[in-house]
Amino acid sequence: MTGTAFPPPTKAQLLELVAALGTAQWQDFAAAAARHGLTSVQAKLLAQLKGPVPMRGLATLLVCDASNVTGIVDRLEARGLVRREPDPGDRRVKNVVATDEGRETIRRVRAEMQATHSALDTLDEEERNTLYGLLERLRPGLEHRG
Amino acid sequence: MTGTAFPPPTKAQLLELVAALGTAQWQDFAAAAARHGLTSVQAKLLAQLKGPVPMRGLATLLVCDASNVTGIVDRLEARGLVRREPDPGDRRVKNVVATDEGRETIRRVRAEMQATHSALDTLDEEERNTLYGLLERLRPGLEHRG
DNA sequence: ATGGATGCTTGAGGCAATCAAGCAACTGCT
DNA sequence: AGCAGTTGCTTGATTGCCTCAAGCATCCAT
Repeated sequence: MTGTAFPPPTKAQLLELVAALGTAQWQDFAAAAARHGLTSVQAKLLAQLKGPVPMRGLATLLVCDASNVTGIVDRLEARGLVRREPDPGDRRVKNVVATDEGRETIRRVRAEMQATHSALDTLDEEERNTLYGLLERLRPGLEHRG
Repeated sequence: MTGTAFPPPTKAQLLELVAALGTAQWQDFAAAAARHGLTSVQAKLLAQLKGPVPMRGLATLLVCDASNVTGIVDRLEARGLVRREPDPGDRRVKNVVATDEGRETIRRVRAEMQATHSALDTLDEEERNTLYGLLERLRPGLEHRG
């Protein structure tokens, strides 16, 4: 019922489609971030801050060197979107937390991803559930790997 | 039958999942490219070269400034993966074509995206068809937008 | 043939990313 | 306690990416 059956797509075609949608969605995100004066990397870092996260944790989440995070957080902090707090349990650690303005900014960026939102709106409830289920199955293989 | 039905995922969750898989797949691609001494942007440009493409066309495909393409092609050309050819019909235009080595390199990069391949292998034929159909539906909304 | 587009490159400047090095602070061992 | 090794963060140097403004060559339309 979930509307396929026509051409049997090759694995290569599926891969290409996944790649195309991935970059399209990324560009939608980057454009929304840019409207708020953020680079896509800055926005992505901001998106990770549901609570306090140490610098090292951010480097792990963003899959990059810790020294890289220093600069990104520097620029976000200079704009008042983020704050560095000392960790009570370990004086080496600096925890990064989003300020109110930071939270509000990233909220807006997410809301303004119009292309992505309207694309998802073309699917009905059942289709979205199906898609979610399939993508859930793909996750463990793709996440944290070399 | 396509294995869902458990929790009704919110649209936000679906969006987050799409984003997570998109970046995971991108990092898989970047890692494979790095093993061949290419940056992800260089590999992405190389992946567009099924035939001769003018510099301007590459800028459009990569959604970036034309002056940016100059540098990327410079570096690829210095490695012999790409060649600039004069366009017979318009002397302003330079068409970029992949060399044999360039084609072979990008072929290998694609083949070495192990995480992505093995993730897709967890789906059976029918599930892949379903996924392909759903992603196909998402494409028009996401592709080339503001 | 002149004026306006179009295609590409150059130069300046900022962000992103990595590596090597360094300092501070924590941890474990004896 | 003390010392060694590890971990967390920053700095500096270098490279690539990216944009903008400017410039030159070529094409096209009048």
